[in-house]
Amino acid sequence: MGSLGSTTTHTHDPAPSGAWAGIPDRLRAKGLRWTPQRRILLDVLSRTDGHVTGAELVDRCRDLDPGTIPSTVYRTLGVLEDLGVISHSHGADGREEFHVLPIAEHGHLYCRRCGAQSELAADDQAVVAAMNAFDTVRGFEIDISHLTLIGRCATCRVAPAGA
Amino acid sequence: MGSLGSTTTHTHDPAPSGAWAGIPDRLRAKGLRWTPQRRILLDVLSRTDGHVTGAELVDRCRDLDPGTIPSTVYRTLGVLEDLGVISHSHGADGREEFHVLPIAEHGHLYCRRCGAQSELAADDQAVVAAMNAFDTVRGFEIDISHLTLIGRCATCRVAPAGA
DNA sequence: CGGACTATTGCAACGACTTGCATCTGCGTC
DNA sequence: GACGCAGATGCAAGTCGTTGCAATAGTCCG
Repeated sequence: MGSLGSTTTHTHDPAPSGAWAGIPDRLRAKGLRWTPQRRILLDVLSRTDGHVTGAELVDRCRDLDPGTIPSTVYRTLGVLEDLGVISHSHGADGREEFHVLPIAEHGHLYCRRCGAQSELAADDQAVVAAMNAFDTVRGFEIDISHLTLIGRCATCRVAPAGA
Repeated sequence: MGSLGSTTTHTHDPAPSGAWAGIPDRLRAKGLRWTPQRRILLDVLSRTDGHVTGAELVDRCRDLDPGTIPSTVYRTLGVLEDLGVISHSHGADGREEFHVLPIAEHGHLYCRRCGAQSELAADDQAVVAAMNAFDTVRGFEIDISHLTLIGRCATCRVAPAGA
């Protein structure tokens, strides 16, 4: 998934490309600390490109360090979210889902009948219309990356009704 | 909280007005059963008018029957949701929140800064606009009762920025 | 009314996440 | 290089929910 691993000169890339590099200093600048545990989580996140659940991140960290403790991971995720490095939302089942921010912010759409799932880009026509509506009507700014819509997709709406 | 309690003739209303009355039969019609545990949960639900979390329902059931088991409550809630008697969504923290359907379907708006929380009626202007947008653009029908929007409210948007 | 069929229950273990607390360790400082 | 403060960690206990399974008990049928 990331750029590490097998292909060529396994450069061991602990402070990956771009954005990730400055994080230790950003933490220190806020009086926070750069620890081995955080390095591992960042390492995992840096090679993650879609969404991940908290449990999944814990697992992947354990691959790198079997001694990884869940509470540490979850707490660090909170810190990183404050830093603006990641964001989280809740899936259709209410479980946490994390997003790495270099990736465009987006929401999710779940069909409660067929379970289909799709992403909602920030510039999706419907999303823009919805955001504008809430902005205009109530002055509310919707956080897209935390947006999860449940309902019925086009296909299931034409399908014969029933349970 | 419901219609019972203090005001006038405390009618003790175990099979409350209208909708609730037919549930035992509706269950049986589907080959399901009417059990004491279900009666208790329905009793609790019938006098609930806003939202409740699963844990809260378990607690209230325990008030009526200290022997109430959580898994039974959660399973029954699932059955009732299939029946269309209630619906559930996930709050800002991802926890389950149940709604009694005789009450108008609605969504929720949470401000991530001040924590303010408000309801979104199905005929709210912004909601209607958003639903239309998703319907038109993607043919998707949003389930309002499962809609939870996170973002920043008007007040917090004008407030000085910061953490 | 008695019998059988199967939906439900109760229980226990599990998964995801949170929280309190004592201990430890980054990191700026001297 | 040693010192000390406050942030982090590890651990254990706790909460909310889910799931598998054997035992129980509604319902329908004759």
